[in-house]
Amino acid sequence: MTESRVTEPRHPENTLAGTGATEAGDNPLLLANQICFALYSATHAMTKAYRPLLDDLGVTYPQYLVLLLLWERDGRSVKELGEHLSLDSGTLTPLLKRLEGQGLVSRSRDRADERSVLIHLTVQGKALHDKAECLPARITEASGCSTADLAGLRDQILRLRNDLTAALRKT
Amino acid sequence: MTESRVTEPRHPENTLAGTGATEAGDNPLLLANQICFALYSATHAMTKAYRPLLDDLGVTYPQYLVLLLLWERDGRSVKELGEHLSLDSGTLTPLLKRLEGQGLVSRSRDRADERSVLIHLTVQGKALHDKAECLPARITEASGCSTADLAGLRDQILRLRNDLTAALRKT
DNA sequence: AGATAATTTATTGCCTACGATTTGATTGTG
DNA sequence: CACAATCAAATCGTAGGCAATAAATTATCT
Repeated sequence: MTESRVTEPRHPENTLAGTGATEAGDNPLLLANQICFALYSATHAMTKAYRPLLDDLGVTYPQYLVLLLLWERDGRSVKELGEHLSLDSGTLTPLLKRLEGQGLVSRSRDRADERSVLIHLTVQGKALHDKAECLPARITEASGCSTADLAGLRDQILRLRNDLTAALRKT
Repeated sequence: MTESRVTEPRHPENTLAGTGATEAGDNPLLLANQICFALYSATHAMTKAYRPLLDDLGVTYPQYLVLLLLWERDGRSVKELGEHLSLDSGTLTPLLKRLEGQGLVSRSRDRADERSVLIHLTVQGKALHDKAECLPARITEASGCSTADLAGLRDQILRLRNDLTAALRKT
């Protein structure tokens, strides 16, 4: 690597710097101007930040989200997990089977309603809770933001999500 | 639908309402408290909002992002597209082949550097730009927010992404 | 009660996403 | 010139994600 300095930015920053508010700042079709892309790429960055931490736990990011719910309250149905995560059974069923294969959860029919499948943490699944406790702090640290700032941003993002979901329901 | 009223909330809102700032508001492992989940679910809601609009164009969401980049500047390499979208060739190659199969782009080796594959819009690919022009406005409308609010939120999210990416680079 | 309609649940098939490896082209060095 | 190192795409295996479909339960009607 002799002169890889001025070649090209490794990762185009998509900041609004440059151009001094020419036409570019107004063009709604510009990738950098779209909030959908901001969410899309921030989610990817977040997933990447979590990956090495989750590798230690031996689970993927969506699997971690399921475990978070079960640590809050055990013995939920597939349906209920799907409502909280906005995922349907087509996504959850294979995911839960993998968690079952790792010995972290058990899947069993609800005897009161044979249509439902109930998910319970195993002893190992419960034990993983302790190892996961530090993750949010690690991510907050990596973000370089205060917890208050992150909480504010989180609430704005959730509000946007709720508005979008509500608008979709009306359609 | 006789008495399906008080059964259960259709979509748990993950707002911070309830509990009146008991222990729950502080527990960093609570799903609702995690900004990663806010991003994750907002991205999904956004994708869902775009889907019917993109169905009219006949493309998926990531395909749309690629087209946005090409509409800004045509004839980019796979590598360059991947840098902007944080995607590698393993994702882009099949995606671009599908776009090629739909007659929206062409793929050809760069004659100056045969390692690179250049992606060019076809006539139809360029024509699609006009039909896509209205999409961002439709989404803004659905979000119920002002463009200024959305721009502010977008910049905060991009800042978070940049901080996370920078932190990852150091590791 | 028995038959049919409506709702809900879980499973299939296709696309996106990523890590790891492979192949071919280019650049750097002795 | 030859060799090694580097780089870009493509390929393969695994996993997440969603639309459409199939299976099962519940509700309704005669």
